[in-house]
Amino acid sequence: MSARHTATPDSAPRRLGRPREFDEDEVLDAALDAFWRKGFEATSMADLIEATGLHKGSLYKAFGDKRSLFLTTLRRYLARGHAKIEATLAGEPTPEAKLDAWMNAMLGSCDAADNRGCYAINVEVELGPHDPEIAKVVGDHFDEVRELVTAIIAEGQASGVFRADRDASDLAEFLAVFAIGAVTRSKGKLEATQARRLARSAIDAVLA
Amino acid sequence: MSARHTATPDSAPRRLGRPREFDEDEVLDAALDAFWRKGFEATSMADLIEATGLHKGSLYKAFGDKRSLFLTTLRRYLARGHAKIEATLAGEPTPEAKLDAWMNAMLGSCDAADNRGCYAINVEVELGPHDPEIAKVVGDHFDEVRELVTAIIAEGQASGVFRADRDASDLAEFLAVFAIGAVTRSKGKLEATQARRLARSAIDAVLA
DNA sequence: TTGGTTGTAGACCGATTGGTCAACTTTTAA
DNA sequence: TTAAAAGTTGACCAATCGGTCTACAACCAA
Repeated sequence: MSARHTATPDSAPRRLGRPREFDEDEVLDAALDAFWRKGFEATSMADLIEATGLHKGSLYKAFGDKRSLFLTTLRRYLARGHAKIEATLAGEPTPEAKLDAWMNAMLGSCDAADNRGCYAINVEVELGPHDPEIAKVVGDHFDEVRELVTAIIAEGQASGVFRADRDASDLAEFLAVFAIGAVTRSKGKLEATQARRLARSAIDAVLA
Repeated sequence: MSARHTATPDSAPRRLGRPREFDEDEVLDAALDAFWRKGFEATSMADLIEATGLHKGSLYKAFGDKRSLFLTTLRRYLARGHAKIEATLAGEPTPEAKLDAWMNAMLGSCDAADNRGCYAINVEVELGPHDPEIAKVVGDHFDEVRELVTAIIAEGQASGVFRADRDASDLAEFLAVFAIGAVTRSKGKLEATQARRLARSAIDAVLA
């Protein structure tokens, strides 16, 4: 409607009031890290305050209550995972290479030194059955990933490098199930090197 | 040392003092059910009191603190699982049939109407990375199961029905990883029927 | 009958939980 | 210069947490 009074471009979107003294990205990463290591229930607000360095009031004003902060970290993790997968796939030329690269990226969660596994899986296991909203967030993410993999497999089926006697979506789900199992098992005794060795068998089962 | 004064045989091991008014098996099953549904942290003593019908004093006197009761339910679940596997395998004649039966038994956790999954996996995911004692209990169980499966596969390799170009222990771990992934995924959208269909692909990958 | 032992019942405890709030500070807009 | 807006700080809150303890009841052996 009315014109701006100043000639200042939108490049500096200074907000009203006192500016924040913290970096939102750093704080969210710290909170994500805390939730990832200990889970939702076992992470107290005191833990989050210590992890982020913020005071209680600032945390609540900026991110709402514990569950809201948790959901923010969850969406953040899933968005990063999605971006990482897209970037990984974009760098590979063939369906076989894409599949290998995707599986290798999935198994990256097996490398964590503290056995923290995959945040999304941890959340699904802890909260999925009780919390429909969280279950939907994680479930939709898994659906997206599986569709990406399904497309890769369908492409490979068309070119004859992947077996065509089974649905592409079933083969994608098969590989996803394997990856989820490997990451879950890596929270215990499964070593990343063995996980990657077993992954070869899983992918071999998809080849024509 | 000293001889018994009464001629009563050991058949009736009446204990000293006031007898318990509850059935220990029922109470442990109720506690197991509560922990299984909600996880360790999210299950409060109030939940356990409601689930078992016992009063606080009785619960603590009979089973110790929350963690101790939890460990008792965990060992109970694992012992039952082990017994179920042994019984399942005993009824099958060939290595192929044993493997099918084992996998089918594993995927029984996918059938739970409330998506509660497998107690052992849930516990490993929630507590494994932080609690060495619990991690060992669950880890040892997985080791035992994997050894059973390894023996089956080695037998099948010897008779030529399973592929021999990979270690039996790797093939066993491969199948275990798949089963764990399927059960984990069943806490979300994976249906039991699809899980069993995918399991065919997993077992096919082991056949010669 | 009495003393020892175990189980039941529930009041009670300090600590911790997630969450709110008021006083104060720092910024921008008028 | 002043008012509104947003952020910071930490005291404060009721509720819940896991756990203890005392009074009492029910059983056995002596």
